[in-house]
Amino acid sequence: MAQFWKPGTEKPRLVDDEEGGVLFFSGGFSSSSSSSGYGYASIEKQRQRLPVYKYRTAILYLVETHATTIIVGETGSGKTTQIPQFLKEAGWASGGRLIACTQPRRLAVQAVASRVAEEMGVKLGEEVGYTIRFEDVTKPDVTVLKFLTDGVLLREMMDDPLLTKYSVIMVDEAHERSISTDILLGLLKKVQKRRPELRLIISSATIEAKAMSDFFRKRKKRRELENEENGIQLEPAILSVEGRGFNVQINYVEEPVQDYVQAAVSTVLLIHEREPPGDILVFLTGQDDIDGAVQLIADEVQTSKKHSPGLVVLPLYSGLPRAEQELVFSPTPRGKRKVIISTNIAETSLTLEITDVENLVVAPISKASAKQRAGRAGRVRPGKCYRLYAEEYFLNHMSNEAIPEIQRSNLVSCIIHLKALGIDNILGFDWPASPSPEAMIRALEVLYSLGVLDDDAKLTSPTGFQVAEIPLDPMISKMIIASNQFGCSEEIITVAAVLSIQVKLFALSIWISGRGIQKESDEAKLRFAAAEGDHVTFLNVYKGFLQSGKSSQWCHKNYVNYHAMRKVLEVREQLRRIAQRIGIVLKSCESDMQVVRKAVTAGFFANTCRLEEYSHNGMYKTIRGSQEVYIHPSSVLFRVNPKWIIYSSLVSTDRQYMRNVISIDPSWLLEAAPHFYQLQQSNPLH
DNA sequence: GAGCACTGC
Repeated sequence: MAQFWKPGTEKPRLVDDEEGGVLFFSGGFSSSSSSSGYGYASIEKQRQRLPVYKYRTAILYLVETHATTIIVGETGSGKTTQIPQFLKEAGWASGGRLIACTQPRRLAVQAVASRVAEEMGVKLGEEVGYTIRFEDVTKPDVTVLKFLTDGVLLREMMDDPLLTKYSVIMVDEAHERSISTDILLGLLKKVQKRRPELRLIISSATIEAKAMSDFFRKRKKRRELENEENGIQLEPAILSVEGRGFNVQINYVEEPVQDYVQAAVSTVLLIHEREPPGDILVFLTGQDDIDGAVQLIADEVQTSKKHSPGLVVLPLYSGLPRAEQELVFSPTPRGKRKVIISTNIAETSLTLEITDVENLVVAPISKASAKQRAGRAGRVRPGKCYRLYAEEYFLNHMSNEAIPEIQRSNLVSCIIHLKALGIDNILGFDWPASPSPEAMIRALEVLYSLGVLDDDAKLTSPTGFQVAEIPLDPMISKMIIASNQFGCSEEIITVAAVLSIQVKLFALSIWISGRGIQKESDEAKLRFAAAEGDHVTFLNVYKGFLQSGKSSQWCHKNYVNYHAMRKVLEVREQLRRIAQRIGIVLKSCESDMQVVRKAVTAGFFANTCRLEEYSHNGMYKTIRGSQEVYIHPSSVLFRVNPKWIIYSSLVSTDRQYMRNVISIDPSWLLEAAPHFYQLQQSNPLH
């Protein structure tokens, strides 16, 4: 067996940080190599080669002696797969306790869990398991290492607010600052006060470590001081673990560039001319610029002989058909140089298996993001990065990190979540990054108008508790609950599933779109278009999909996104189960679309708009706030312009566009939300 | 007549 630090033995060598109290590990802590069992020798060898391995003793020491340990590590250090195993080996999973490791993404949860199961030589779902939405691969009383999304852990807190079965919770990728990670961190800090024996490990990129440490550093109250005497430090420890990335040489332009597309193209050609073989990855802002740059390079290659025939230029953005996206993964032909011109889809989502990527960055992103992009060039060997802005700009004008999601999003879902967990004082909640009080008050108002919160800002019964049970935007949840009284729950659950998969912009639209197939896809859409609006159109598509036997050919023929429809089926199935659990009777209204529209109104009444009289360009005004809005051209009601409509989301580009629009009768509003519309006397509902 | 990215419950 390998040797671990154990309480009571001599403590590892650690150095105090000059900033006071924060511990930094000094490095060089190679644990005395010891023989492991022959059976797992090769896996054990692989594990020992990971950079994190030599910090094993230090990590276990810090976790033993500190309530919170912050691990700073680059990708490739092995922290995600190894630390949970170290903890288990050191006994943190004994006596029926569990070790949890959270990830922001489902895919990562599955990948890490199966890797760890493999390393430990156990079957996935036994000792090592994972839980993500729709999938629980754990076994009670057997699973001791549990990987899960942070969203799932938040849901678990609704049943067990103190997370009593866990001895250690590792929050991985905390620097990504997703909403659920931020809520989780805020709640875990609270849990720690009630459960001093609980240990937290926060894994974060360098740039965020100090902020995390400040967040978890807390005032020492009397009871906490007693714990300190018991040997648990409340001051968070910080440990840096090096990664395995390669060096990336950074170049800046000397003067700001005028036309960055042109500058990117020139840089590509210059690299091609002067640099040794190696592929190039270019980041531009959007589809138009990318298509433009691809064209410019093609033109240049045609007119100037010196660049041909060496360049293979490939665009990459989400709107591109899947087959064309996949071209970027194909190996570069011998003697050629691949140039991928991409949106920031290539920043994190994809791992490009290409050799020696050169990389250029444009647009005012954060320093953290610039670093991430540069890192793409150093995955397999040293690389170079050309930034099309001056170093002075990088140093003095770019923000350190992107604004945390929680400070730029709608807080409605998040507040209801906290309410359901019994956090009454929302305004006083201790966030790693506080949203503005205005945003929180706005969200509280929406929840009040939905009848989810009462006059004392407490969850109403049953509506408030029912809405909290449904893992969707509260407006959608309210619509589902209302469908019960209208006898159209089957239809509304379908609508809810469609709305919830196409969160923002075009990501997972049920329609296939893109260049070149515009006309065909528009015509296909007309076959399903309903005069009532997009929601009813969705029902027509869903019906057709079911009648085809859920066929992918049918989807292909009708320009419907098969992948999105599978997702709709999955979400729909979960929603049906939840609906039944909270007492909603599953019932179809057959062809009565008026009740469907009434149910939509019950959830989305706050998004009502009226067509401006004498408007020639389809201008609407919102009833709440008189904001100028237009129907999005992707809607079936575009240019139809009914007088009264409700939208389910707003996209702002050059104008405010309403996506997913349905026509309504204004008299339904008083029925759906009398308290809301009684106050709107300046907007007569006729 | 419009689309930078898309996670999670």
